[in-house]
Amino acid sequence: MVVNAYMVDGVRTMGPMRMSFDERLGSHLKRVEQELTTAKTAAVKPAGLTVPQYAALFVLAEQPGISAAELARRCLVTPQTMTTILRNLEAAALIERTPHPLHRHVIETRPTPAGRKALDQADERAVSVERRLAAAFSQDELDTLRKLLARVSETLTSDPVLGS
Amino acid sequence: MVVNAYMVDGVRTMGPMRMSFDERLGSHLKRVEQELTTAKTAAVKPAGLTVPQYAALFVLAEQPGISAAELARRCLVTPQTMTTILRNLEAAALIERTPHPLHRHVIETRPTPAGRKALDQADERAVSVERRLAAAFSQDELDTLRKLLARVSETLTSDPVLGS
DNA sequence: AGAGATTAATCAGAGCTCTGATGGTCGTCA
DNA sequence: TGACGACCATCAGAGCTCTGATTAATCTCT
Repeated sequence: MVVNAYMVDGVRTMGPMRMSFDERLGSHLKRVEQELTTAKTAAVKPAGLTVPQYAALFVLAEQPGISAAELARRCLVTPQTMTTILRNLEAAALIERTPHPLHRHVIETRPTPAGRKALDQADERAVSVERRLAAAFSQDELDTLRKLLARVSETLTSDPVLGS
Repeated sequence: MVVNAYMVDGVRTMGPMRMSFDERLGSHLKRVEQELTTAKTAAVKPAGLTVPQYAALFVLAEQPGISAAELARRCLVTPQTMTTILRNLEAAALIERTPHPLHRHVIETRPTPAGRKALDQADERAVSVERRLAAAFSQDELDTLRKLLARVSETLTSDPVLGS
């Protein structure tokens, strides 16, 4: 237990009784996602990549020449965000961008050899994080967790009041 | 199924067989967390708040006078990030910051009446998101989900290779 | 062929988030 | 008392993320 020498105020004021953070599914999801991001960030960092850059390279390695818009959809980010990510990848010479031979307004993006190398390096460590994580659960538990998460997703995206 | 009129390249190149995104727990967690963030962002927006601002105000309402450092810990962000959030809240006159009477290097932060009002407004809608979400599950399922998420968290933070 | 819808790319701007670095304040202990 | 360590606050810089808006190319349908 940390005793904070500068603790300044423990007084509670009367007010509306709110739902505590701990009751909220969102808190737990946020914490877990953040911890996972931290672990993955550390995993891909030796390869000189960020997590979003790793995700983009991953998709690019399987589908070289894909458009930035399509890449954004696969990586679950907006096209504007993908533009930012690609700008940094291109500056690091990990991808190449060339106009599409037929559709002039489409730009094809491909990983460079250096990009593939960085991806391989990052992927090995990222997968090891996933494997260690999965090893903490039985197959049944993993299935259950996936199903429950899928239900959360459905609830959020189908409810007209909540999601899209 | 969306047919992309601009689909540019479906050719797959041979390469290392990687773990697919769908197999990765991280993908599911990321997607769900992102959807939840989207829903919460929409929920607190009418109150003129962002999700991090809402979280900060929430803690501040329960513990007015808390230091920025302590606030950062409760909100699971770094002190630097909290500085950014507080700067925006102060600019919007939703919080007040005054030097601590005893410890000159500590600054006490408190919500203004406008801040409390915005919080109340945001909280109502944020809680409704949580309630609708929870309503999609039985009590048993919620417990299971929480336990599984807790195990993910433990695995990530206790494993010396992964977390801290 | 032309109008309108759709898609791609990207700029602008705001906000959150991190790491790294700095300077100041306070408590502890030799 | 003075050195040291812990902690607070915050600047600097990089990167990701979103919404909103613009420009251009392509497709579809009349």
